[in-house]
Amino acid sequence: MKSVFIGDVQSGAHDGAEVELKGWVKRTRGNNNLRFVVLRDSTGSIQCVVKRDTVGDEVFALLSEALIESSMILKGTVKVDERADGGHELAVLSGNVVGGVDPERPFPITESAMVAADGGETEFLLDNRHLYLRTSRMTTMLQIRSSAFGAIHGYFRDLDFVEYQAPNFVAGAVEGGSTLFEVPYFGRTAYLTQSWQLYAEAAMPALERLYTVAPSFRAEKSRTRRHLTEFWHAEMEVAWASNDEIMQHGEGVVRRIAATLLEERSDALESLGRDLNTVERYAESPYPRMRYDEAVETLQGMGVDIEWGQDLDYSKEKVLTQDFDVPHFLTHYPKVAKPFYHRVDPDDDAYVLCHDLLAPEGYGEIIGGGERTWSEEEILARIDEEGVPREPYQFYIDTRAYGGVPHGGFGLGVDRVIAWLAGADHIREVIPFPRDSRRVTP
RNA sequence: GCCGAUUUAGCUUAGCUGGUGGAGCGAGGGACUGUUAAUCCCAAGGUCGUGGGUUCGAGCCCCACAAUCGGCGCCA
Repeated sequence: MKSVFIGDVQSGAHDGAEVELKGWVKRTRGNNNLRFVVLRDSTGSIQCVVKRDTVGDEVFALLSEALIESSMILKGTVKVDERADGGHELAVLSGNVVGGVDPERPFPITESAMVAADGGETEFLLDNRHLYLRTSRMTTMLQIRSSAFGAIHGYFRDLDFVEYQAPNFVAGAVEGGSTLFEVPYFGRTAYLTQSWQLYAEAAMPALERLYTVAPSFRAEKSRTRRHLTEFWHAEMEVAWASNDEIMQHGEGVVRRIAATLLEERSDALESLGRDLNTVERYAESPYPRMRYDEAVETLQGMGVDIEWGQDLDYSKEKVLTQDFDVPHFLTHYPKVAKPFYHRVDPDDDAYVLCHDLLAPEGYGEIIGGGERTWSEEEILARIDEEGVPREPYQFYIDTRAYGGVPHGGFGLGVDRVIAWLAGADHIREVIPFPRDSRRVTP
């Protein structure tokens, strides 16, 4: 007999049929002659009814004694029954336990632990992440995550971008040097990459339109709901592109992710308590653009203490975005607030041609991007101006010596986007094994 | 790096002015033929984060340390 998925049984595909289910015990209840085994697999869960009279004493005892998360194979008849959660149940004819659970070491994640975490996380659940993954909340998050990754690849591949991989061991920083992870490297020091960008720029003259989805590493001791030390970074780079064109792609890919989640995971979003109308707004509305100067004026008008030239930290972003109901781009930051690779605005050299995309609901910055400093002369001047050493960037400077062209790109924090669209309380909730400054286990 | 908080059974927690630490869930034993976090009965489970101090007496007061959580800076 071919085994079937529980999700298909619950959707009515096997009503009245005799089927085999393979899964794990979610919960059991019942009495000495009748047991209800709630079995789950990757597609859902179903109540399985085990009657002593039907299966015999031996099988009844075996199935009754199986603890939560025991794996088993059950054969039986699919019945439509109002009393069962999901509307279907399996009248068990026979079954066996594949992998049991020792009563001395029962599955540690109990209902009380889940309730106490209130949909979020506790230290206990983080310590037992390897087991927490199989609860419905985490499974749901991982399915949403998969769809988000698929949407990113889909967006870029539909537009004939080439997926391109950069090294993870690097010699220099992209962002501030203080956030680099040092790695011993055969007697030298290497670093874990903070961004694919510099290596993407090297391939830009070859591929013109390229993207990646890869981990980036930042040794930030940040203790916030928006930060991980290892996060998934979707980055893209386009030859001949302007800041505005790059923003169109940023808006395009974020809206594509939101639309894909609505299409593929609307039940999952709802089960997490996410309002689908909100996600729909993110999928369908255009994302307004606002210059840095305008943002500063707005904030000053609200009585926020900020001077021109200051970067917008999270406390300021939060005030600025509190009335936004869709993501907004912030463009044209002062040169003094941004690193050397941002291209100076030819119309006003106090600014750079860059953008940040700020998500609403307090989820912060989800994209940072813009045009790159592309002439050799300018990049050398900007590197020296900021007191950055030239040596680690020699390959980067070199790319500009042979037919440099205007170009740009962005980096998108995939985990942040997922946390935002799923309405998660913390970025940790949307990645299977979160890494932050205090946790590298399990 | 800075600020704030927490730490009591496997998990989640209560614990009064300092006077013999209670419960729910889980796990164990038992009852029950339609349960929905099933229910009912029984029994077990604690060096109260670690180390010091005050006191006749500390889960509670004081000091140090540790782990964890939340927020900020920084960023995606």
